[in-house]
Amino acid sequence: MRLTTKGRYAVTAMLDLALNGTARPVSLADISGRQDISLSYLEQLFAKLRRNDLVTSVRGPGGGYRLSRAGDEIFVAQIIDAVNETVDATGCGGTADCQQGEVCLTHHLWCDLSDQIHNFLSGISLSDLVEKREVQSVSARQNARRHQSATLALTEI
Amino acid sequence: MRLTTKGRYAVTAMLDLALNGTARPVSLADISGRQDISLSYLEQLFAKLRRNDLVTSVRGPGGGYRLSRAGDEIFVAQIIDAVNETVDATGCGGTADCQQGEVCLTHHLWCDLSDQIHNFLSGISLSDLVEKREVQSVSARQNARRHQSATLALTEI
DNA sequence: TTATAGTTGACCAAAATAGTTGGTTATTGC
DNA sequence: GCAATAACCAACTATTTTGGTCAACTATAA
Repeated sequence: MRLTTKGRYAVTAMLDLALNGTARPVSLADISGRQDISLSYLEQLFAKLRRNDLVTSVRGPGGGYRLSRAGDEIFVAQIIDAVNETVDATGCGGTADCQQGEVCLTHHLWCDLSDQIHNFLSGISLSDLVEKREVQSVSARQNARRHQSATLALTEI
Repeated sequence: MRLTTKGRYAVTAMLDLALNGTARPVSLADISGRQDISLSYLEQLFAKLRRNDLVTSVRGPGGGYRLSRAGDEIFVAQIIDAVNETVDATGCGGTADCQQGEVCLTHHLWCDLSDQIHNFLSGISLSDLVEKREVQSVSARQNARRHQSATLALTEI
């Protein structure tokens, strides 16, 4: 699980699709204009998104991309995994070249954490993010409950 | 909030410290040997960790690094922020060059998500990860409760 | 049949990541 | 005091990723 600007671009573009793609397909040129991402870079990203069945394409005039399914069935983790594509064995893939006890130990702990982040993002859909638009200015309560809820999630998962 | 191998190295090294640094300071050479991270790269990472008051150093023979405070007071988000160091305005820093409504919209949604990930990792301490070692093979229940708890965390925060 | 828009692949520059080399300084034990 | 240890520091190199360009396609609607 990696989290870079590449993934951010992909999520942003998919959010744009979710917001603007209800009636007709959205062209990459439109997304490029609205989100200020270069057209050719979007092409690369959408090739991967399409290979991962997150979007469908329509060629020709009036064509573009649509979400392959409803926004509440597309999760942030799927988008990020699609464009990163290195399913990445985090060094040694569990089976591989772990030397001795101590190595595998911290290594295993990191995998745990990585899984938790992945699970967290697997629970956030495009629809969740779009709906969040309506909820405004709750940042004060955010800080107050931050530590409590995060710890809760850790032990609950 | 970025999540790359650099941050993983830092968290792994700090976990190593938490596990092995109870009695005496731990040298970077030891960590390098156990975790298979190059010594000079560790030096760069620990320079940043020290500048951010996450570790203290002891020079000379028998020297090395210690956690600057108890493991339950050091959080994963702090470690990752320390080594990434680009506090990064995620394109436009809220104030900056957002053009029109639509741009700021998805941009804002991404910032929300980024904050949530940060909050999530701000709630996980080194101690949490070390203690997790004792909890084994709960992966079956994990999958069953995944979506439920992640959604909970999203709305609760 | 022409303009639109996706599809593919080769290529490139800049940045970040990862590691190297070669020192210096502080501290400990002999 | 003197060696050994290990943090500290800076410059330099190699590799990978990021972000982008270009050119040549193919499908399709008007």
